[in-house]
Amino acid sequence: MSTERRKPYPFDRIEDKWQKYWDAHQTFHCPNPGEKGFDPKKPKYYVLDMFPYPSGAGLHVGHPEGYTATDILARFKRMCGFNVLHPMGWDAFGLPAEQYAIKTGQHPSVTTAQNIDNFRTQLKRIGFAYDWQREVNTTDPGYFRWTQWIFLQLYNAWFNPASQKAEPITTYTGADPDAVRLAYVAKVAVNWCSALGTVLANEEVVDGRSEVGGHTVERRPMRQWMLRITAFADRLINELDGLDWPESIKLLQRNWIGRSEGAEVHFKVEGTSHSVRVFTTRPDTLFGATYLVLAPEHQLVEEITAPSQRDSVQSYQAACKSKSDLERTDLAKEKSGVPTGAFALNPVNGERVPIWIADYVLTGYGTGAIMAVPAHDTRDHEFAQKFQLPIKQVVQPLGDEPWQGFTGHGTAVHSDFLDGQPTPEAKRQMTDWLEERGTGKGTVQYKLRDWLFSRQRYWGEPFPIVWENGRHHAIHESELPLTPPPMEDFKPTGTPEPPLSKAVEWLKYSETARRETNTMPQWAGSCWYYLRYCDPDNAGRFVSRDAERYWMGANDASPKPGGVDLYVGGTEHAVLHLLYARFWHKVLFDLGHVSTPEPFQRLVNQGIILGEDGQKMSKSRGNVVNPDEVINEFGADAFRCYEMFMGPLEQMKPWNTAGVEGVSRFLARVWRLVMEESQSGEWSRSGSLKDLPLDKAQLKVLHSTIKKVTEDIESLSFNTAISQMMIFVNAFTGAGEKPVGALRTLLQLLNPFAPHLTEELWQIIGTGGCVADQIWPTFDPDALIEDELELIVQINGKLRDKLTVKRDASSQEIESAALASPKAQEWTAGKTIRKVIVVPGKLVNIVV
RNA sequence: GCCGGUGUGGCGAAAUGGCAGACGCAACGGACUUAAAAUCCGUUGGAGAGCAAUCUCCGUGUGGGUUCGAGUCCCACCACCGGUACCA
Repeated sequence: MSTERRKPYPFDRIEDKWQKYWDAHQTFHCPNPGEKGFDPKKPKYYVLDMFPYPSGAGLHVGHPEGYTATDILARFKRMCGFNVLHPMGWDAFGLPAEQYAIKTGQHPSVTTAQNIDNFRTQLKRIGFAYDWQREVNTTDPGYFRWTQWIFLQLYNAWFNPASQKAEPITTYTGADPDAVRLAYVAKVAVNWCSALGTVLANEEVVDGRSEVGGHTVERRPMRQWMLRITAFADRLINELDGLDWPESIKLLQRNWIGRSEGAEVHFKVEGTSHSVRVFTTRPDTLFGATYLVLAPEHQLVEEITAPSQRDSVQSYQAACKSKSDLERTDLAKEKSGVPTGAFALNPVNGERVPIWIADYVLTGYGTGAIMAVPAHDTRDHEFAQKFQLPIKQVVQPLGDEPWQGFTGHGTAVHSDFLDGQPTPEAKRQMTDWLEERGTGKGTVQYKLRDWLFSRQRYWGEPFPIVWENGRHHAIHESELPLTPPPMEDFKPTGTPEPPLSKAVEWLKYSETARRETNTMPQWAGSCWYYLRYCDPDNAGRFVSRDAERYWMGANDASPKPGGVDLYVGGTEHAVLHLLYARFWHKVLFDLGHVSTPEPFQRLVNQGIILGEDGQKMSKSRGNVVNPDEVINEFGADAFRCYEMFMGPLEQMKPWNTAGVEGVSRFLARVWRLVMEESQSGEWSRSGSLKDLPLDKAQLKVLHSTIKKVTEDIESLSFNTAISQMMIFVNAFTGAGEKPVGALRTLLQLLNPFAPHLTEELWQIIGTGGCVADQIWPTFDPDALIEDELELIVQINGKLRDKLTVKRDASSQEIESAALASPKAQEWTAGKTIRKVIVVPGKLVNIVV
């Protein structure tokens, strides 16, 4: 005997049935231009999900939130007559698979394949209308050969500052092309994680620990592959303007790139031929510079340190070096530093200022040296107070704030030729003054660093690079894909030597050349997958020109950059993935390989789903909701609808199982509008369905539902679209005889949300074919107009009465009717009516 | 610290400057049933008045402002969440 509770409608049977049907008929396959079945008359719509990393844990309820939103839009656009590209794939290279492999001894390709199968099965159970013929997998040699090919494009290109574009390296006329390539090798201080046996990008380090696993990370100089993303910093900022992205995400990217305008100022070191270059955003405060600070790692420290200070400088340097990044941030509050004993000369007034070293100056930003203006910089102020360095006012605040520690804009004072100038003007004048004398110049600095692109891992794309006589060169395109060697032992070596260095045979490219042993980071494959979906099986090009132009092109004659029409995913990719992908896309665009300057026209972030306790879902809290269990109990349609009904897509919101039940009840009511159950529990077409004309009230409900659902899907307000359909169902549930025509329309409107249920019911009461293939209904504005309107009557803005008037009543008629209403009489008795405001169709406000 | 977001019933939430709380959950009452589940029909922001239908007052984080009218616009503040952090 089954303890399973009775299902409100037989979703288990029908969902499986329609999933098989869609698979067998390839209902959602959309051919490319030129292919059989392609309809060139239709406009295109490219709706994209952030593809998942197929982890061993399987899908969680966060994934299907965004996926359901895009699925509804894809199905809707399809019914509206678009050619819809709606694909799914796997971002399958990466650290977790490799670590799992090391733990279990199973090859990562095996576990990856298993995880992908599991994810695919789970996604299919939710009934997504993906074109599965376009599935991509970043670990497939047919895919990553093109990831490697794109790397070669980067390697063989440089950024021409004159054209502000990437160009083939052959247009570079300088002596050393290796110095300007977009992919280059550099010895840089990197985040080395010995526990993971790899270096990490800055973005992968959180609070001095690895984002994956939380292991400690130390800075080490190592030879690494870098991508010159900084060359594109300005374009990556400026070209955000044309994108339909949330402003908050644009801001996040702008802040990450961190552009600041300022000036470089040269300070001569007294008694030497050296000079210290500093970067400042406030050249107007140069007269207030009372000391200089170099980063402890600064190259000049060694040469300028006075003999008397040598010991203290060296021990301070050593102390800094041993501090991990974690400690450095922890100790951020307390300033520390030591004087070098050297002095510099302020170029603007010849004043002698001491040179210090301190770890609050970072080696990686600007010039690694600053001029300290303690009066008008919080950090310098703190430092100067601690070490009793002079504090000299040079800016007068406009208000009555104290000048000490004032960092805002004001008027220059005690600054000779700048006196009386407002800050922006003073900046300009000082920069000009410096440039005229050759002791400085206006410059721009960015927080963005070049992208550290190599990893010491096995489970990633090998570089298409070989080393010969200490120099690197690219292998030929025809040698791609370069597959990783089959290895039994792919454990980290425990040293910075990558695991591939153990593949002796594979390493040997020729008698004199050895292969590069680093691999690419996980970001590589996800930087261009949206392009591969356009033409996933192309063996001759990463994407055909025609397919790229069609799917990625701008819609009609709009001035927008074009690209993917809608991209939905989590905020966690706001900077990294979205910045990297834009960078690659711009390189491909400059080199003529793609037709648009930006990859993603419209971006929407789904909010995260919290556990039932309102806390972030996590295994340790035990509040994780498993989609499979929800689907087993309530069905995929209820799961989809609930995820959309919870609240606005972009908002963070807690899961509530009782809410799923409510949505499930709604779907069951739809089912019972069409079906009735016999004594023996068999479902059949309801006898109360009739071919009836609708009465006025029903017409109004029907057409306002069409209107609202259509508009709400366009604006991604799925929660209110579902509410409206509930109102429809509530209105028709009471009817004794049910008009079948109106129910057909409901099935069409509901289809993108609950595709299985609606297909099944369409088979019973529809007009043939699939609902998914029907044309989206349009509403009749006349059906929404009532003969009589109910207006509200306000006295001084407070609701006092209601009034029913003819639709075409004039303002005068409405006004006199309102004044005559008993309530208005009562409230205005004995008072002078000062004003009457009539808003036609809405209200009358009487002011007394 | 800085940047961003959010504050509305018991809960998830709705509301082009115009009836605050649609829709759903939960709760309560009723119908059906031997009973329960399911289903269907109702009630449900708070306080007060009335036998009653109904009426009055209060109410969208706090305090001001604009307006005939503010959850919505403006100013100041508070709380929570997220991001970021010595970026000169």
